[in-house]
Amino acid sequence: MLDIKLLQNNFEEISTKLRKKRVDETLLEELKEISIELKERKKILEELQAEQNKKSKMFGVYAKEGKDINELKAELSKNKEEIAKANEIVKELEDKLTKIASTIPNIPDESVPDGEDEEDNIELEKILTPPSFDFTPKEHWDLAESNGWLDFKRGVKLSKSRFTVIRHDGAKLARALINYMIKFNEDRGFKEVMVPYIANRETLVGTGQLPKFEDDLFKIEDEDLFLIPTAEVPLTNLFNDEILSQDELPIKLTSYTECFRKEAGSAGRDTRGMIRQHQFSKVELVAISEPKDSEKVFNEMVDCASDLLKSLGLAHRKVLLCGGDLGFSAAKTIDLEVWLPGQGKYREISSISNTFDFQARRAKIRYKDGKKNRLVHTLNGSSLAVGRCMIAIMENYQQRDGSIKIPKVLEPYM
RNA sequence: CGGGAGAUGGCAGAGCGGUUGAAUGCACUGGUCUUGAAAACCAGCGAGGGUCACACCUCCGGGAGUUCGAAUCUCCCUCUCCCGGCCA
Repeated sequence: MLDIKLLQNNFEEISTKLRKKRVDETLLEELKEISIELKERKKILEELQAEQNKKSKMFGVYAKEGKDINELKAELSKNKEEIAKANEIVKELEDKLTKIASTIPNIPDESVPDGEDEEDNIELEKILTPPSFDFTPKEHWDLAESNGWLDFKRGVKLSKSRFTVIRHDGAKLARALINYMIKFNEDRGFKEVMVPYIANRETLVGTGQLPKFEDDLFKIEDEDLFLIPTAEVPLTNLFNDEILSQDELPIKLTSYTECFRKEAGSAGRDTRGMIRQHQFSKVELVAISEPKDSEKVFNEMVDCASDLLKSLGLAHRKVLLCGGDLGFSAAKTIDLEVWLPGQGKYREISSISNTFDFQARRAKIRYKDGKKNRLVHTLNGSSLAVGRCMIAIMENYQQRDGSIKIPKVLEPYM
């Protein structure tokens, strides 16, 4: 959630920054006006309430002294009606305010470059050189089928398109990757957690998926529950409405979950193979930190994911997302894109974001700073998406005969 | 899914419809005492909004209602616990 006070006081600055995210400026203008009116109306209401409270207390005194209370009663009846009226106005304004405010994305950090879409993202660094082949490398769907690792047809039969069955050594590799990643993350101070895959509305609002992006989520029929689109949702909301003590920060967590996304709006993209699925495995990193440390923790997370790829021998690059490509909750995001020889392209395999206090404000996650309660910063990032990592291994470790070598570090986990 | 009990501050646990945002205990923080610690004693100690700071407003699971006044009364919802059914 946007800091409304910040918007009131620094309107020009905030709206300029939000232009990077293509936020309708009239909406911001409206938000500001509502918030100012709300403040005034609230003051009126509170004054009426104060009077009501004060005079109501007199009843006890009057009763003791045996005084007549009828006049007082009539006065308060009237006041009560005014309170009801004032209250209605305030509630209406509050509703409007939260409705608008909850759909406004986070403000991009200063370091975020201007830009429309992924074309304008900035490559920060290349790690490892892509392997060369003395034959034409295949795409992962060919390799997966010839090795019997993936069964696309039967996945569709069981559910629908964008669902896949993973088999044999493919399934083993997936499990190995999960265990390897978690171990890797634990060695860097991230504690493992297992969480529910189904979350309620409040939880999804806390991290920003709701109310705006309900169409992207699988909803449980007749329940106000949703399948999680990422472990970020339950992990961050572990601390929903909590006040953490300073010395337990930063909290660093890692978790393997399945993720579920409707992929509404991506019709026709990556329909072949396993790049874009409705269900996929992912090992996630989440951190809760003091504001002053979040940049440092952010870099740790980027390094953690990048070093993990490096340890698997996978060439990749770090990309700083431009304003137009930033997600709703993110103030700053670095993507890791892995080299896929079959496609001859770098493709996203990890995305690490710092949301600053945006999610913390929504989810009411605070910490005690001396006597004051302050909002924490929340960060999240894929350790790696398991499916895409498998694709990368298939394509990068393919042999002339179509077989696939397993990276050395994974052998103990197979 | 059926039957019963309950939901109050970090925890435990009081609370007659009237100056109760809430007794008490524990925990915690500061102080006195002590060589130091413990004990004892004194003081402070929920959250959100508001204010330069006060004042003031809201919050006793959530929502609606009765009342001049609700933690206390009524209705609905949610959750928790116990018993039974089902089950990894």
